[in-house]
Amino acid sequence: MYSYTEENYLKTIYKLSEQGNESINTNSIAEVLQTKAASVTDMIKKLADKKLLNYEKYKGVALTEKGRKVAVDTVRKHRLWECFLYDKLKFGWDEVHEIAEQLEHINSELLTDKLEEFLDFPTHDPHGDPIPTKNGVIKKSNFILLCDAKPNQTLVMSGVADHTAVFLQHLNKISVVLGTEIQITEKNDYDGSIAVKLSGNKSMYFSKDVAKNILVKVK
Amino acid sequence: MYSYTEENYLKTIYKLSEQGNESINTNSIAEVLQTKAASVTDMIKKLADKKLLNYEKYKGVALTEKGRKVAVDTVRKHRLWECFLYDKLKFGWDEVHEIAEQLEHINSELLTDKLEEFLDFPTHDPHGDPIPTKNGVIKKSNFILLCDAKPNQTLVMSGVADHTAVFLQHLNKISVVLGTEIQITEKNDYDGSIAVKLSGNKSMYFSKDVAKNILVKVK
DNA sequence: AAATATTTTTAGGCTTGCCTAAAAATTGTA
DNA sequence: TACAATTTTTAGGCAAGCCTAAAAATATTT
Ligand SMILES: [Mn+2]
Ligand SMILES: [Mn+2]
Ligand SMILES: [Mn+2]
Ligand SMILES: [Mn+2]
Repeated sequence: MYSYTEENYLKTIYKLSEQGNESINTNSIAEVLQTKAASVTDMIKKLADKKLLNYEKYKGVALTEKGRKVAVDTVRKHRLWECFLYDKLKFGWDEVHEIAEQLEHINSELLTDKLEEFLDFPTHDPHGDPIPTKNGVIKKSNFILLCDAKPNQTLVMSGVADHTAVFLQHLNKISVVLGTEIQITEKNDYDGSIAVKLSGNKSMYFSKDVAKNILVKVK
Repeated sequence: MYSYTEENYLKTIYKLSEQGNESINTNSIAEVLQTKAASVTDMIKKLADKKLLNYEKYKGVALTEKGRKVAVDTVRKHRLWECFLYDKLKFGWDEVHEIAEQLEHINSELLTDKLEEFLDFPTHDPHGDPIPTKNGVIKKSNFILLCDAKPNQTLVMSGVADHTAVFLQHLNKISVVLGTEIQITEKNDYDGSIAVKLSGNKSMYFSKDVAKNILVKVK
């Protein structure tokens, strides 16, 4: 139906919209897609012709409902495939994204549905991101950053704000596993570092750089 | 590494070579790929430049070892994905090919290897076709056509010569399942039809059109 | 408000993979 | 062997997606 490239543009615009920005400008799309502004203008015109987004010269773009559907469906496929790679094929959470970038463009509604069933209808991908439903509903998580959480509450490590492989590999190194329950025991204003305790009297320390990229849920 | 289109050309040339033809001519490639001879000539030149095949004007083409590797690896991925779709996602054997045509172009050696392991190292796909090994070895099956088999031997239905969905759906309708053991009880020269018996005194009849497209192994 | 800097669009061009129409080579036939 | 039919290649062109360089519009300073 839509090309690999078109889906990537729509997904990028969708993600930029989710990050608060009302109208998306040419340069930010170019930056994410590692391409040039002139190329973005070309593609924007084509997507506008196909009613996938609204475009007014020099004013940026916004997805139409039709465009949002395509984008969310691509995100849905991406995250389901990440679950498959992680849960079934035992890839590390730092390895799944690149392969899912390819798999998300496989075009078969039946495949997506059967994959979802095979995976037992997962609600979140290996990075804690929510999986949109078949009808495009995406439950927004009430996660907060670990660096913003209060002491003396039971927190569940539930996601990451930084999806880069280097960050995820660092989390592997310091043995961070999503789903782990923690309580903040100490917050250091000086360097922003945080000490937490886990079940079984174990403790961990997070630098500010790490704490600001871990998402937790208050239990 | 190689484009979707390049892989499809190489796979097509490989399959035509397997069907006995020593040197592959332009028109037969065009027919399989549903494209025009002029387009094939264009692509052939590019593939020859990349040393994936040997080409002499007006003399047809033959894959180089390098080209054969790419083709066989694509076939390997195709058949592994068919196993996944059939065994794990419970697709019918008439549904898997189209989706595997897309999945075979996913580019990740690690993915292919992990998929193979997840599937428990299958040797044959749902249609009875052998799965090439990682190093490109493909065991050629000693299957014969049911219409050529002799009576009073135990035969195992092991594959199909016709891969079209209509044929496979017809086999579903008459309850043909690969792996079933049969013995020919009657061969009718008049219309080429064949009667067989199964375990438990059940019997089946195959028209010539069906019998000439079922592959059996002599037990 | 004018000048300057930044962003966006336009113009023109490239590659890949496809097409049609015409030319060239090969194959089949009289 | 000469003519006809078929196959293959060449020539020229198109759409998708990308590029650089230049022009136009918008935003920011002074
Ligand atoms: Mn991802
Ligand atoms: Mn993810
Ligand atoms: Mn197939
Ligand atoms: Mn098959």
